[in-house]
Amino acid sequence: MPRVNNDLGRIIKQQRITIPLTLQELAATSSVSSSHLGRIERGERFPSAHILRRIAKPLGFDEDELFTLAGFLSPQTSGVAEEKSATYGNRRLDPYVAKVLAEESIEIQRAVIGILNTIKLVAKGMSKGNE
Amino acid sequence: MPRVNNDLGRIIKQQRITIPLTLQELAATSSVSSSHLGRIERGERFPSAHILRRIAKPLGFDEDELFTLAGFLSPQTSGVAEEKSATYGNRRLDPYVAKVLAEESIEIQRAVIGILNTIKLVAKGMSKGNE
DNA sequence: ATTGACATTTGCCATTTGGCGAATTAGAAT
DNA sequence: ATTCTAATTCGCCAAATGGCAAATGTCAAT
Repeated sequence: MPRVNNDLGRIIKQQRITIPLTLQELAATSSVSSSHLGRIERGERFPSAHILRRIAKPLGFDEDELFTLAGFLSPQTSGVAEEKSATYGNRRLDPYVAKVLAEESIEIQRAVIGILNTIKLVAKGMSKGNE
Repeated sequence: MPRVNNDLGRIIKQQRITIPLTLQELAATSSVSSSHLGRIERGERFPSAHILRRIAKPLGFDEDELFTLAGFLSPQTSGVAEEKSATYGNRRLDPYVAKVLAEESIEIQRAVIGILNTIKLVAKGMSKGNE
């Protein structure tokens, strides 16, 4: 049995105990077998993202909260869920561009992206030839 | 060869091509083997959270963004481009399209629209000649 | 102490993940 | 077409995941 330093398991168990729930009850509400849950709590198994997602709400965690605790998300990323209006990453999508594109079907929209990619590919080839 | 509906793989590949990167280059910067990355892209494997996390930044995704796309987080939890694009007129702007385009400068975005208009003009002329 | 009812842990196994190296395919440059 | 090179896919394998059922542990109430 991997003797790794196990924070996640202790946190999960702590939360389960304080609710309080038994492993079987948590298993019932989360659709994860109690044996697997037990092994996760004592650090013998590491939960996949699917499993984490299933047990988050029954334990009263926000999804991103558990993911952060599991080390899947870095702390700063989560808990924001705000502003987000038109910014993707740092850049913005020009409102006029958005409006015009939105009038096309999804297929056309995707095709446009395809064309853009092709152009960039060609451009790359040209710059490669220059070096 | 699971014939599952594979959005994630296509999105990842699309993003990789757009950057552009080869599988091997992405493998180098993400520390995930190229063969595994390839299988993920064509839906033969499903990436674990660890893998997803490793490839997020090299691909220019926010961590929670990729997790949401993978179905590990529900859309509302994270700050991803999701139906935040709402409706322009009656139609919607595909979130993925919006995201890709937003990574380009405003000039490029406008140029893309220009190309689209040109194509539509050409198409119109062709159909006119047929009638 | 013994029984009974639950809760937890363990043994075992099927399935999946992910890496390495070989084979195949795709692109360039003759 | 041919050859050379880089990129992708395939075959195989070790390790990990997660479920089921049996074993073990815990704790009341006899």
